Amino acid sequence: MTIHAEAPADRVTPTAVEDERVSLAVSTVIFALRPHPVTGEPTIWLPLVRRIREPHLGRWALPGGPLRPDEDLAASARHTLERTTGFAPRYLEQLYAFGRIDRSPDRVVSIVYWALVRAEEDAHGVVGDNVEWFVADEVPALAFDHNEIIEYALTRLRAKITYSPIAYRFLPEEFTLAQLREVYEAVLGRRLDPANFRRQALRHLEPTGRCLSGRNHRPPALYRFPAPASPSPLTFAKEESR
Amino acid sequence: MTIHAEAPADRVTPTAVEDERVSLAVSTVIFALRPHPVTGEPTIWLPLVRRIREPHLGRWALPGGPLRPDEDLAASARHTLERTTGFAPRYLEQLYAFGRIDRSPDRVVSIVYWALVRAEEDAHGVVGDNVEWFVADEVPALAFDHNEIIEYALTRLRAKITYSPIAYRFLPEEFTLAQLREVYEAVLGRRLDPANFRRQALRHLEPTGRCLSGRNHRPPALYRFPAPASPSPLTFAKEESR
DNA sequence: GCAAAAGTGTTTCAATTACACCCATGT
DNA sequence: ACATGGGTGTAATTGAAACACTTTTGC
Repeated sequence: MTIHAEAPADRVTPTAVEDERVSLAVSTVIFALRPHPVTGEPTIWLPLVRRIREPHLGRWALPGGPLRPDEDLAASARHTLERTTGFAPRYLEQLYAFGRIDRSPDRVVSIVYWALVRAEEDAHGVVGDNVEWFVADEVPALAFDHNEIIEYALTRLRAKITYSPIAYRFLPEEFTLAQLREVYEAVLGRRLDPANFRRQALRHLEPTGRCLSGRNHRPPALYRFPAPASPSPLTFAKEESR
Repeated sequence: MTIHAEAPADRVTPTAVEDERVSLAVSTVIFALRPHPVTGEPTIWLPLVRRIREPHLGRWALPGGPLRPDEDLAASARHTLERTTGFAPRYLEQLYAFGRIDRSPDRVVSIVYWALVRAEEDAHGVVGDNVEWFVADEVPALAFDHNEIIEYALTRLRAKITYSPIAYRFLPEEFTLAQLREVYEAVLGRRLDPANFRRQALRHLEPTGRCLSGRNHRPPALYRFPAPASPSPLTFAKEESR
C-alpha cells in the first residue's frame, strides 16, 4: 500500500471478496510487418499464444504472464517478447492498464505494452506449437478483452506514426525511401505521394552513401535513421529504451 | 494469472521473494486552476495528502490507495478524487502505470490517473488537516517517485491541451474567451494573441447569448462547450466518461 | 526504346502568425 | 474623455497537397 492517507471505515471492509487480492499481469502487443498472404502487400502482423489452461483454455491470447516481484514492468514485457519472437524489441512503450472487474473470472489487472520488431526470417523459427502469427485485423475471437486491447494498440500505432519517427523500427538498419513509405502506407492504410513523402522524410534521415541496385529501374539511395545525440531529446511518451 | 501460455521452469521459481506478491495502488494527480499566491495570475494547483504511516511517514504524497478487488481502476480514482476535493472529476484519464522495483520498500505498482476539476470555492471546505493544495511547480520533495509522476502529468496536460479541447473543464459552465485563454496561458506558460485565439476557439464553442457585464470595459460574450452528439466522436485516448 | 520507379520543380491551398484598427463599457 | 479589454480585418509566412516532369536503371 503506497499512498493511502485516509481510510474511512466504510471503505476498508468491502462486501465479500475481502482476502482476495488483485493480481497483476503484463502482456505485450507485438507488431511486425510482413507481406499479406493474398495481396502480398506489407501488412501488420502480430504473434498470439494459445492458452494452455483455464479460463479460455485453447483460445488465442496476447503473450504475457504474471508480474514477478523482482522484475520491472518493461523488463517483463521484454521477456515475453524474447520468448515469443526471439528478438529484443526495436521499440517498446507502455500502452495502457486494463482493469475492468469483469475482464476475467478472477480479478486481474493487465499492464499492456506494445512493441515493434523487425520481420526478419529468423522470427519464424521461434514459432512453436503454441505461438502463431496473425494479420492484425484478421485475428479470431481471443481470450479475455484481448481483441479490444489489440484495437487500441493499433489506434495508438496509427496515431503515433504520424507525429513520431518510429516507422524505421520495422526496417533493417539501412532502407530505401520506398520501403519507409510502404511502412507508413501499411500502418495508415492509404497511399502516400512519393514526392511529398520524400521531402518530409529526408528531414529526419541521413544518407548512407550506398544504394540498392538489381531491380529494373533507377537504383534508390539507402538511408538510416540517425541515433539521437542526447539520451532522449524529448521524452514525450515514456518510451522504454534498451 | 491471465495470459500465461508458456512458463519455462527457470521463470516459475524466481530468486528469493517467491511468496511475496506485487500489490497494486491507484493514485490520482488532480489539477485545478487558482490565482497564484503572489502574482495573482491563474496557476495550476494540486492537492496532496500527508502520509500517516511508514514508509515516508509525514511526507506529502499523491492521494490514492490500494485497489479494492471489487472496484474498477477509474472508480478507484474517482473515489480518491471525491475524498480529496469533494467533487466529481470534470475530466479523468489514465496517466501511466509506475512499477519500478525500487520505487518503494515493498513492491507496489501504482496506476496513476490525472483529473481536472473546477476551482470552486467549496473545494477549500474539504481540505482537512492531512490535505493541502500546492502550486504545481512548487511542490516540496514528496514520498516515493511522486515528484516524477507529477512532472509527467504536467507534461501530458500541456501536450494534450494543444490538440484536445479539455481546457474548458477547468471552467464553469459558461465562460468568456478571456477566461478560456487564461487557462491556456496558465497551462502553456506563455501569452497568446487574443485575436488569433478567439478565431481558433470559436470553431469549437457555441454562444450562450448572454454576456458578462460589470467590468469597466466592453462586456464579453459568454460561451459554452457543446456536448458531443455521439457518445465519443473520437475515443482517442480512452478518456473515462462519467 | 520502353517500363518502372527514383528524384526534382512548381503551383495551389489552407492554416498560423503578427499586428493595425474599431467597438463598447465604467469611471 | 479616456482607459481597458472585446472584437474585426488583413497582409505575410509557412507547410501540406497535387501533379507535371526529368533521370536512371533492367529488359
